[in-house]
Amino acid sequence: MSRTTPAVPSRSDAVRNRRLLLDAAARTFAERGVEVSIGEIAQCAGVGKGTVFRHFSSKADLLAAIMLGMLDELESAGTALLEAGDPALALRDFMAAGVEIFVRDRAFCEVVGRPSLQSEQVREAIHRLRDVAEELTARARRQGAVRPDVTGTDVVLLLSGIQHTAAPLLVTEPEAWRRYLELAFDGITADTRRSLPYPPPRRLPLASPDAQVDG
Amino acid sequence: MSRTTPAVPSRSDAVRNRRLLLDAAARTFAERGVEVSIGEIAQCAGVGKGTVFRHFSSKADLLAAIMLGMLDELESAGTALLEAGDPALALRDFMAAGVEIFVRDRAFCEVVGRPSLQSEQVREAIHRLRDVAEELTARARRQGAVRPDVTGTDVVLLLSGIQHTAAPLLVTEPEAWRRYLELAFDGITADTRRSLPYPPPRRLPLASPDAQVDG
Amino acid sequence: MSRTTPAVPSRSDAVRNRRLLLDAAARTFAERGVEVSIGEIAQCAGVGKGTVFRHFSSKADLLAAIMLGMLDELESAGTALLEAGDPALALRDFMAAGVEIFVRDRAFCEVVGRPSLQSEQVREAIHRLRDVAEELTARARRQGAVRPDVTGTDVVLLLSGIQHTAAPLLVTEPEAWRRYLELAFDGITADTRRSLPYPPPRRLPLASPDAQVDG
Amino acid sequence: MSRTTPAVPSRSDAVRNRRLLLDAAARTFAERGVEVSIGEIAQCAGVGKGTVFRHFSSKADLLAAIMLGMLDELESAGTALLEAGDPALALRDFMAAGVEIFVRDRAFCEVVGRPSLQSEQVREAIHRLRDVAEELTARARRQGAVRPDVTGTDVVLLLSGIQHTAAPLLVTEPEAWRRYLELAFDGITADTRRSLPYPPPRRLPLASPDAQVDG
DNA sequence: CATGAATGAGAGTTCATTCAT
DNA sequence: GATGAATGAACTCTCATTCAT
Repeated sequence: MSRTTPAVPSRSDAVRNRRLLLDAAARTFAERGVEVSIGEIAQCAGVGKGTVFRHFSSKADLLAAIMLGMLDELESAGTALLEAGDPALALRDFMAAGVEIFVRDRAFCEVVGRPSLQSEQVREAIHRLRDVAEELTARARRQGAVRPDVTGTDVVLLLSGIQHTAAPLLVTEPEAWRRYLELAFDGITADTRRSLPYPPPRRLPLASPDAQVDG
Repeated sequence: MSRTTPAVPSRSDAVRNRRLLLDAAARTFAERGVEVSIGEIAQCAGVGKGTVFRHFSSKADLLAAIMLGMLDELESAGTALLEAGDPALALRDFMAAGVEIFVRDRAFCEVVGRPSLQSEQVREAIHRLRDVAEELTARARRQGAVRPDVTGTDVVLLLSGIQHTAAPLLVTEPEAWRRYLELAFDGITADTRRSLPYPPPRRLPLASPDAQVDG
Repeated sequence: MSRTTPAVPSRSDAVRNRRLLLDAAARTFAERGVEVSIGEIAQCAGVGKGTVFRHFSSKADLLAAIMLGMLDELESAGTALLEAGDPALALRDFMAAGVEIFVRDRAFCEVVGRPSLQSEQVREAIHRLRDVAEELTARARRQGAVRPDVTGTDVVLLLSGIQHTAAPLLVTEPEAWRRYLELAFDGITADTRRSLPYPPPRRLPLASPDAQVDG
Repeated sequence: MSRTTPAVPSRSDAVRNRRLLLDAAARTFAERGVEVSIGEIAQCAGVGKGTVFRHFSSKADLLAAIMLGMLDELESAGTALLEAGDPALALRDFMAAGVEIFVRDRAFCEVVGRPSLQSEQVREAIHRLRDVAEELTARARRQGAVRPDVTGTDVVLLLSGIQHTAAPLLVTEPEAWRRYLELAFDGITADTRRSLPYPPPRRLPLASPDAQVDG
C-alpha cells in the first residue's frame, strides 16, 4: 500500500509539523470528507505539500494515522471504563464516547466503511477496540443489563451505525446522535425473551480485495 | 446542473442501451460507490463513453436517475404497506425493504448521506419517502406499538444507520442486517416511559452548501 | 479534404433540405463563428444531423459551399458593374457590395483568413473574383481615379480588411463599415505622387500546409 | 473564470519554465490561433501539461497573459511616441508598431476581434491602448495632419484591419502589411473636405453576451 | 528537512462523423 | 432519403506523488 510511513520523528520541528498536520487533516477530513486534496490539508496546516509526504507516505497513510489516533483514544476510554462501578452505565458511556468521536470526524466513517482504505495497523486497532468493547459488554451481560446474545462486535458496529443515522441532522443539530444512541441502547438492553433473528457476527472482516485509494 | 436529460428514447436499440446503462451503472455504483468513472460504467455496459452522455447529460444525472428508481421503489412498497392489517408489522416490513435496498447499493447510501450529491429531484423523492414513513409510523404509534416520540423521519434515518451498522459484515454475511434491524426495531418499540433524551428531528435537512457533484 | 460532396440533388425534398441547411448554416456561422456545432446547425435547419452529412460530406464542405455562394454572388455583382458608366463609382459600389457580404457573415472572414479551411473550389472562386476586381480596378485606373499601383488583388484584400476594422463595432453599429470603406477608398484614390512603399502583391496565395479543420 | 493565476514565481527553474511556456504559447498561438490545445503548448515548451496549469490557472488566463504582454508593449511604444517631434510621423510609427505586433500574432487578432475571448484585464488594456492612440491622434489632428473626424478608436481598429488585409500575403511576403498601412494612413490623412459618411465610433464595445472562452 | 514545481494519469464532457433503423 | 443513436478521439483541468532546489 505504501512504502512505509516513517515513524514519529525526533527533531522538534518535525514533531511539531506532524502534530500540525494530523490536526489539520483531521479537521479538514472531518468537515469535508475524504475527498479533500492533500494540497488543501497542507495549506490548512501551514506547511508545504512535500512535508505531508515526508510524514505520511501516501494519503491513505495519513488517513490511517488519524484513524489510529481516534481508535486509540476510544480504546483508552473503554479501558478506563472497565473500572467503573455500574457496568451498564459504563457500556453506555463507552458508546457515547465512541459516537462522539465518530461524529467529530466525518471521514472516519467513510473510511471505516471502506476496507480498501484501511491499513493493517488500523485493522489491528479496530480489533483491539472490539476486545475492549467485548469486555465491557460481557460485564453488562453478566449483570443482565443487556440481552444475552449481544456482543462487543455488535457494540462497535453500532457506533458507526448510530453516527450514520444521525449524520444528515448533524449540521443543524450537532447533538442529535444522542437520540439514536438511546434508541440503540434501548434495543440492546430490551427485556425480551426473543433472541435476535440473526446470530452474532463471528468475525469483523476488514480486509478486502478492493482497489487502492487514489484520491 | 444538466442541460436536460433526454426522456426515455423510443428506438429499440436506444431503449436497450439505456437499460444496459442503467443496469451497469446501478451495479457498478452499488459495488464501488459514486466514484466509479463514467468510462468504467460505459465499458461495463458495453457501450462507448459518448453514449452515456447521450442518455444522461452528466454523471450527476445518471446517479440521480438510479437513485430515483430506488427511492420510488421503496416509496411504492411503503404505500402498499399502508393497506396492511398489522401496523407494527407493516412498519417493520417497510424498514426491512428499505434496509435491503440500502444494503444492495453502496452508492445509495453515499447519496442519501451526502447532501452534496443530491439533485433537487432526489431530495423531493426523499421527502416523499419520509411522508410515507411518517404515515406508517403514525399508524403504529396510534396502536401503541411504537414509542410516542418516534417519527417517520427517525425511521428513514434508521434505514441508513442499520445498513451502516451491518456494512462491514455484509461481504461475508449478507443477511446480517436483519440482526440490527431487529435491534433498532426493538429500540423504537421499547416499552419505556422515558422519552428519548433528544427531541425528534424537525426537518430532514438535505440541502447543503457543498458544491454539486461533478465527478 | 472530403470524400466528395454530392452534387445538388434532384428530388424536391432534398433540394429543399439543401436550401434549408445552407441558410441555417450561413445564419448560424454568421452569428456565432465557425465553432458552432453541426448539431446546432441541423437543429436550426429543422433536420437531423445525418442529413447535414448527406448533403455535405464534412463541416469543411458545408463551409465551402456557403463561401462559394457568397463569392459567386459578389462576382456577379462585380461583373454587372463592369457595364456601369462611372468606373470609380463602380469600383466603390463593388467594394461596398463585398464588405456588406462579409459583414453579413462573420464566419466568412474567419474562413478567408484560414487557408486550411479552404477548398480548391473556394480558391478558384476567389481567383475569379480577383479577376473581376482587377477589371474594375483597371477601368478606374485608366481614368486616373485610383492610384496607378493599386491592383484588383489589393481591392479584394481590402474587402476583408475593412470588415475586420469595423468588426468590433458591428454589434452595436451595423453600418459602421461604411466609415472604413470610405477611408480605404480615399486611400486608394488619394492624389499622391508617392507610390506605395511596398510593391503590389503578385499572387494571392491561398493554399497552405495547415492541419485540416476538425471542429 | 480562473482561481487566481499565481504571480511570477521566484525559483529559478520555475522562472525558466514560465518563460519557456509564455514563449511557446505565444509562438504557437501566433502561428495557429487560439485553438491550439494546452497539450501542444506544453509539449512545445518541453514541460508537462500540469505545469501549464500551475503557471496559468486556465487556458483563458494563459491567453490573457500573452495578450496583456503585447498590449502593454504597444501601449508603451505609443506613450514613448507622445514625446516625438513630428505628430504625424509619431502616429504612423505607432500604427506600424501596432500592425507589426498583430502580424506577428494570429491569436492576437482573434482575441482583439472576439469579445468572447477577452478577459476583463485584456479589455482594460485595450482601453488604455485606445487612450494612448487618442492622444497621438489628437496631436496629429491639431496640426491638421489627419482628418478632423478621425479618432483614436479608429486608429486602434485600423491596426487589426490592416493586418487582416495583408494576412493572406504574409506567408510569402511578410512585409506586405506596409503597403496597406500606407494606404490606410493616406486615407486618414487625406486632404478632403468631405467628412466620413458614418460618424466616429462612440465606444469600443468589448463586452459581449457570448460565453467565455473555455478551450 | 522543508518546499513547492513538475509530472502525467485520469476525470468529465463535447462533437464530427458513421451507420443501423 | 432521413434520422438520430453510437462512437471515440480530443479537450480542459485536477491531484496524488516525485524530486530538484
